[in-house]
Amino acid sequence: MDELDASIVRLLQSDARLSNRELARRLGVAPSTALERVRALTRRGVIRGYGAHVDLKALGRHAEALVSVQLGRHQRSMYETFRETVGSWPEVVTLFVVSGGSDIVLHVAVQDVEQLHAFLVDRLATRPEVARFQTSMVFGRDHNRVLEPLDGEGPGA
Amino acid sequence: MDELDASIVRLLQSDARLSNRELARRLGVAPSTALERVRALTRRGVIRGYGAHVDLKALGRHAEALVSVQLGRHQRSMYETFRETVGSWPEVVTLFVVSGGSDIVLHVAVQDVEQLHAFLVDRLATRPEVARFQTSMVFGRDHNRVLEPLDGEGPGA
DNA sequence: AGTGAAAGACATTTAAA
DNA sequence: TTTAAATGTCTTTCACT
Repeated sequence: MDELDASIVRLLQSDARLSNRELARRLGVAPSTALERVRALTRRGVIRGYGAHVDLKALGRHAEALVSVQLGRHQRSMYETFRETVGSWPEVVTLFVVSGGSDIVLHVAVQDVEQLHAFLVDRLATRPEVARFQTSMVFGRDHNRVLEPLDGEGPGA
Repeated sequence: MDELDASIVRLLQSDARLSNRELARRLGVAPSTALERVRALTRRGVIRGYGAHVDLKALGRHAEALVSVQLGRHQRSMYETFRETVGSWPEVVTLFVVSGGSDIVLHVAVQDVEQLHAFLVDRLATRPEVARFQTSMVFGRDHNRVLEPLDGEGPGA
């Protein structure tokens, strides 16, 4: 992960559709070099994929919430089932596995407040693993879509 | 937002680097049609950009947390300053503006637990707007990177 | 709104340093 | 690892439906 790799990762985070030619031009290297670097980063799992960022409201999702969930005392396998099931529900944008006051935090985005209530009552509350949950409405959200590498001890690492 | 648009949005969320030709082939339309649809979706703000998904650990970020922040009684302008400043700190992946027990929830990702503590004590706690905060370690995370449109009343909307 | 053909731009491979 | 050249594919425009 040298400076060239760091630049590639930065540029592709901010625009995944950059042509390889343009990427190479901005890096000051040959296109084939850029191509090989991108492939290596992908092979090493640094770059995990490319996605379009879509406006949630344009998808008809006008209500967002963070839901802190406490699970009951169950076996690990039940936690994993919960995570896999709930994490792939279409209403769930992100599922966080956390410690502290809660076990799971869900970021959900649905059509409106009514649908949010329906989600909480009909879908979440009926899961046998759920003991309690607490909901915070989300009124705004800022994503840092370009994340820089953080080094342990200076730029030499 | 007809079914063709919905398919485009789905396909580009799952792979932003799909060639326009391949996109058109999967949609069953001509490349020029696919191109115009994608441009219209971009113009209308449905597609907001394209990004590479990068492994946080590959960026040297091995510790993640959700930090619930309560702000003091300040003017709106100070809240906005806080949001803009903190939301663009490199440690912050996402900033949520919420209601309920807290005013702000931060998803932060840093090198290790030591750096997390330093972030909380040296950077967050020293902000004048911050009254209290509470930290939950994040041990796992599942993103739903392909979000479908949710319709109010059936597929006809 | 959708299409097909044409021109130019591009990705990708290869051989070599 | 990086490069330049070459091939085949792709994006994009435009006249037409």
